[in-house]
Amino acid sequence: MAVAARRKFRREGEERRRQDLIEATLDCVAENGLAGATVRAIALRAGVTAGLIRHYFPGKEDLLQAAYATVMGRMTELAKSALENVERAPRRRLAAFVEASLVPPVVDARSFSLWASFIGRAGSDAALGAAHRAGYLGFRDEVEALVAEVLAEAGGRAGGAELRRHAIAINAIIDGLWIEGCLAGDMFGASELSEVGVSSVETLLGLKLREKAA
Amino acid sequence: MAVAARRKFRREGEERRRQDLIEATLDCVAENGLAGATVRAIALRAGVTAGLIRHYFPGKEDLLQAAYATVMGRMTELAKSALENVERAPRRRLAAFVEASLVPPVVDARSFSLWASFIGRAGSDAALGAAHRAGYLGFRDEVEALVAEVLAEAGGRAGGAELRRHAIAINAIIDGLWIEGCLAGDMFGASELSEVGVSSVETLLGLKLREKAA
DNA sequence: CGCCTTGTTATGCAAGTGTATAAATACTGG
DNA sequence: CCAGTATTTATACACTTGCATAACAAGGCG
Repeated sequence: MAVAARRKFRREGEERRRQDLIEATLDCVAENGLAGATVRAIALRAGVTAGLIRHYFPGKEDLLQAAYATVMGRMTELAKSALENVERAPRRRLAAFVEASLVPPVVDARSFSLWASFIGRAGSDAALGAAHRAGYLGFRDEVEALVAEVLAEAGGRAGGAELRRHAIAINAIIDGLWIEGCLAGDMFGASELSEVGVSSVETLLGLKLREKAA
Repeated sequence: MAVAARRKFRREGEERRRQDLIEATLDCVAENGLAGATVRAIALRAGVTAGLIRHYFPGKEDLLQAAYATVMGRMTELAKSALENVERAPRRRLAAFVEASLVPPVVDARSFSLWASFIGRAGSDAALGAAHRAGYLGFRDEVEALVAEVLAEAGGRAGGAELRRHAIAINAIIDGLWIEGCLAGDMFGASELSEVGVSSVETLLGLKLREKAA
């Protein structure tokens, strides 16, 4: 006869709840774009009620921002983690970074959907714009550092201008291939994009990044 | 003492009104993302009242779709038009295409904002997805055709696989540089990106695309 | 001029939005 | 085992959204 039994719930740790909410937000955005990320949809997915969101975030905007930061951080982290389990020879490191950026899980339709959705509003929303810029420059700097190592090792007196040009081009080719893979992954072989990526970088630098097991 | 004078208006031609509404929609999307493209905001910008939209489009969704098609068409048209006013030497044509894709008005924050906003929903909206795919493949095929001409002229027995790899890489570098330019145009010199683009393509192909005025 | 078509405005509505607030319950320390 | 706290639910509210409909007037035709 309980007319409207109040919902049972568990108290989760603060960090856990925040993370769950962010994850739910990402799911919603990936599936239906930013328009699909309503507080109610997010809460439903996170298994809580809408009001709880405002208990952990000052407003929905802040949740979106945190979610975006998570996406960017996760992607660069993925690419960087490819560096840690590899020999410290600069060329190998660069090759590993490029390859890791061009195969799953970095190349992934969901990730792209998230990226595109957020970046679409990064132009008009100052907070999202700042989050984007930070993440983007992080990736860009990583590329530049790796290229610098390679050029230094190659001995050539690599002027700053030369380094800059190479970094811009290599960064561009990674981005471009990443987009191609995410948007039309079915048009490429499993390792085709990473192969094109690494060998293109080799050509651009005029160096071999991986020894041939000749 | 007219309590609430009814607004004066003019009857415009059907095609003119449709185009005005589409243009207003693009302005709204570019400025505030898809979220900013409400029927009222669009109507305000178009200088009409909201109800009129439904007189020309079955629903808001149809208006958005028409607007997206307009964007895609306009961009490919811009890139192709760079080919028509140039000599027919294949290398020059490829160079012109690459360069045109990497300077304004193709490189433009507004265009990028539109592209990103729409593509963010191209994943979940079937109609927008199809429209995008068509436009994207159109660009991609254009690149491949140009590269094919260049390779053919260079004489080398360019196998299909070789052509494919080159097209993928060159397309990627154009896309990547385009994004870099749109997102952070202020970080690059006026012609820096197009310079990097053309010379990178030259390196990738192992050919000079432009004669030096030595 | 006066009517008639239809492009256009004005108004209204139900659904959905983010947010504010109060009530309730799960856990913690005693 | 009991009180206190703060996480969580529930409800309400003001506002916006897309859409429907009715009133209106602009321009063409007799």
